Amino acid sequence: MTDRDLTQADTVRLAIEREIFGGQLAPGDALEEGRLASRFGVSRTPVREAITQLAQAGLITKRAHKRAVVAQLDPGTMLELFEALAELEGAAVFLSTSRMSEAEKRELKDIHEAAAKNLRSDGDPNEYADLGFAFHQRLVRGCHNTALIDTTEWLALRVLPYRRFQAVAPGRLQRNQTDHDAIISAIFAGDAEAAREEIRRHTLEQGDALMRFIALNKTSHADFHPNGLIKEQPL
Amino acid sequence: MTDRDLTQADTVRLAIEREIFGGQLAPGDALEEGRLASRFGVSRTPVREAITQLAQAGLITKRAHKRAVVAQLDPGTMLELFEALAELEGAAVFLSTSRMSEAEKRELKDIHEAAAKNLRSDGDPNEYADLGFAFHQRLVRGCHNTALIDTTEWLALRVLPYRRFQAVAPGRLQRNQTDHDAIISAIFAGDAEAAREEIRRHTLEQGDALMRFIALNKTSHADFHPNGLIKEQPL
DNA sequence: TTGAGATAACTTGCATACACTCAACCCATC
DNA sequence: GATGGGTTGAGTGTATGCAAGTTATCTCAA
Repeated sequence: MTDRDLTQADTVRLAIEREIFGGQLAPGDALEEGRLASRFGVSRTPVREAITQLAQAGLITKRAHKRAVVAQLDPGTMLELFEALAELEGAAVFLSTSRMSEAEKRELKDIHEAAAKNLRSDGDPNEYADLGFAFHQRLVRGCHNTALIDTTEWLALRVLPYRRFQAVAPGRLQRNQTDHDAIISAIFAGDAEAAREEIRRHTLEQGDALMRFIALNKTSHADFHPNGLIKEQPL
Repeated sequence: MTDRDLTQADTVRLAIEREIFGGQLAPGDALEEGRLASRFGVSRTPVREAITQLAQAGLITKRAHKRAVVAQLDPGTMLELFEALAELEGAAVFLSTSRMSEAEKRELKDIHEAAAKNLRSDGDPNEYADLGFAFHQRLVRGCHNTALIDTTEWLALRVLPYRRFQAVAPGRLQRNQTDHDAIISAIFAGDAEAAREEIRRHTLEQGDALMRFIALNKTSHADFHPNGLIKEQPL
């Protein structure tokens, strides 16, 4: 919708997005137009516009005459999101298997092997997380269908503020790597149906693991706050 | 986002949506804030808000300092949309097969049989189209995953302004009914994988048929206008 | 002390005014 | 006749003011 020539509304929207994904704004936090306006040094008008866009994107919830609130995901909704994401990634990978170029497959394998190396050498977990993100992204983009890619990545974005916790579960990383192994194998074998099943199961289990982790560590609402959690459970 | 207590922005948005889906506003038509404002008897502010929401939903495209335009789908994008939709519907139906209640299956079958009856008796094609829409909707909603349902229906909405032409292709209706037959059979047999494949193929072919129809009938840009087409090719 | 109703403070929704952008047009220049 | 730079007008982006709705506080009776 906007590329070059960013309007102030766009700037504000991007800033708020970053804060949501970064965890500075936690699910449930209220967004008040006036404060945001003075914080960003603009009037309420572009702030309202940004909020409207974010609400439409599902990142925040808004009802008439009430304050906008960063979207709160109850466990049920979160499970649904992961299930939907699993299906979408499955669909994308199903297509990717036959559509990825040799170069794309090569790149995917490179990422996968870099992640393996990181894991063996006990490298930076944040780097591993980034590699995992890149892996999924290449996988999905391999389907070469912009509509499907956008839809999938949009869903992935919605659970991203929560997804950052998953790596803390013990043994999760190794399991993650094994799953990716299986996906790579299926793709290189040209078995689209197997690739679909592998990534479906993989993403579903990610969701389950995350849910369990949150359930186990949930003592008060504050624990849901990304920053709080990160501090309590450093990688 | 809003339910009771509609704000003016909501009213305007709904009105524009209706005009797009109804064909009064065709892909490519420009939306000028000032005119819309005076047409609806409100100021530009709520109109802008409505346009922002519609742009975020992908129904219209908007770039900074330029007029908003009803989203124009080039053939390539449209094919991609149909392919993505086919995959999403496939995923949803895959889940629906094991999740639909007996009552839901019953309802689905009722709709299907009503459509068959309409077809046999040469009934109102618009009614048949509505039944087809309801059929797909029940099918998708049977998966009981709100995220997946919303995503799928959102995609379906994007191609809806174009989809209305498909029924005009000769023999298309009968083929449609046969496809639905196969889907119903797979679901009642509990064969999720078969149900997925049936609806995937079905929706893909709908897209193909639509593309062919548009390509055949496209002599000038005006033919793209829903109203124009409807007039030229009465059902 | 507690709870319901009134009231004040705050926040959102909308209208209006103005600034800025962009495209088309015009006219001078080559 | 083609080209380029200013000009103008239509249209969008933003600021601000006000009305209406919501939330918090306070008051007073039970």
